[in-house]
Amino acid sequence: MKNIVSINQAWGGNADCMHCSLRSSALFHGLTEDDFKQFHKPVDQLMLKHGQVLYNMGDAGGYLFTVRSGLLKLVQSLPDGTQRVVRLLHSTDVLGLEILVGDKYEHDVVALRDTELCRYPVEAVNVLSRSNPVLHKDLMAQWQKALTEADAWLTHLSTGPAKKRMANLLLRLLEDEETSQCYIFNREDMGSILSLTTETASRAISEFERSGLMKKLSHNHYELDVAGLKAVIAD
Amino acid sequence: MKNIVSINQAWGGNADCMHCSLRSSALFHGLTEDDFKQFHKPVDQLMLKHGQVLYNMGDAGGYLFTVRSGLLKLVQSLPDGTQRVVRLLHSTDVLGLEILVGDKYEHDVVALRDTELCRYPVEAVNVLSRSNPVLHKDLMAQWQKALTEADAWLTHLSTGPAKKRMANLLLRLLEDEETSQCYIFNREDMGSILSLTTETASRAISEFERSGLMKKLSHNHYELDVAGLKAVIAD
DNA sequence: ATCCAATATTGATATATATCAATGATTCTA
DNA sequence: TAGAATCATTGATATATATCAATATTGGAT
Repeated sequence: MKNIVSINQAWGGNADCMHCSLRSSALFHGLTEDDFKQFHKPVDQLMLKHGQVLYNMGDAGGYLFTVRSGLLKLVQSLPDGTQRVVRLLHSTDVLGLEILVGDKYEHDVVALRDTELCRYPVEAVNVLSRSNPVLHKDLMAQWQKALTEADAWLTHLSTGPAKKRMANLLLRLLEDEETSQCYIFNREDMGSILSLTTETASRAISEFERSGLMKKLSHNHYELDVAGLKAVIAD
Repeated sequence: MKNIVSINQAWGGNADCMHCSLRSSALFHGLTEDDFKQFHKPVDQLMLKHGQVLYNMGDAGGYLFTVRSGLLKLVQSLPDGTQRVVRLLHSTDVLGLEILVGDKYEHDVVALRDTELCRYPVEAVNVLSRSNPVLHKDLMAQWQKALTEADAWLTHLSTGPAKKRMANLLLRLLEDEETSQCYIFNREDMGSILSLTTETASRAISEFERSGLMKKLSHNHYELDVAGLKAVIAD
């Protein structure tokens, strides 16, 4: 179960699931060595560079993925060509679940940063999910996580004035509670997440900077005034 | 497996799952008579009147539900007290899935019309989902359905100008393709679905009526100009 | 049938965001 | 390192929606 895979300019590494550093939090932590032997296709590890596409909506796909590191956006396109980011995925998130019950991916997936993924053949996951109760429950938990996240986007990121939405987004992007630091991305993507124009997203961030609610550390890297941003939301 | 249940003023009827009229499209169509015998608590049938609450966010719950008839709204409350409708559920939809992986319901659920439901003890569903591959797959399909729906709300009902959103909502409320008829509900709820004020929702509907895109048949019952509404969306 | 309470509609105005346009900053490339 | 291209910021204005307020309509109760 080792392989090297290339997607466009992406390169892949070896996937040794039993000794995966993410295993305790990953989708397959409930599988035994025997279970892994049931994978008749290899589990591959992929790397995407910032901006690269993993798959497009409507693609027929035979794989599920978990994010090892980095950040991806799930995008849905509207008939008029505008795009809406419906979810962000980061370490330990699973994507492509829809392929367990259908045959096509439902989003465009694009890397917002350099991103590492593991890729699993869907047939193996389907078989194992029937025999392994832990995986079965983990899959349900992943589905529920995605659903909870989608609901949160509706209530927190798509409702209310621009600055509240932006404050909610920034707090979600916090890397860890300790440092109050976060990495953001370009204004167009932030607007597409919040259903705002690029300019309105830019103005919100500029005003936060001017009022000291966020301090620039380096490109796209900021320190947040967490309490202050929470006050913006509560106001 | 028969019981009569009362929720507030709701009354319940008998649940005979093997001979359920919805069985072919319901969650449990893959279960055998033996499977049903594993339900150690009864499957109950509930009726909610318009406006009644099924459960609240944070309630500890031991049940999953399927909608037999009627319409329910799933509501999330924001810290500031405003409410957002995140999904509508109608015949054959399943709710309370989150209870399979957690112990609390994640929404308020309120009947928008008189509604009939079946109620299933979660332990039985959990046990059967491990032994019955059809149910196992159906659960995943229901989860994916909810997720697809949540994504569609983000892209079609929370993005773009008020009239486009309203047109999208109306077309979703079409009862069947033939008649072009739909039942709508009060402007506050429609606004809460679309993240608009009551007044803006009202204005959109008034303008659709004036321009002949919808014709009132009776209270909350309209005939839609489907092509015209699609043109509003495409425009 | 009549009245009442709730809901819907409509108008006037304020406010927020989109749009259009110009400038400034940053990253990438040669 | 300079120049080009991309991206971010800012300003001016237009537009859409929210807000506040008044009136009309409706469904339900008596």
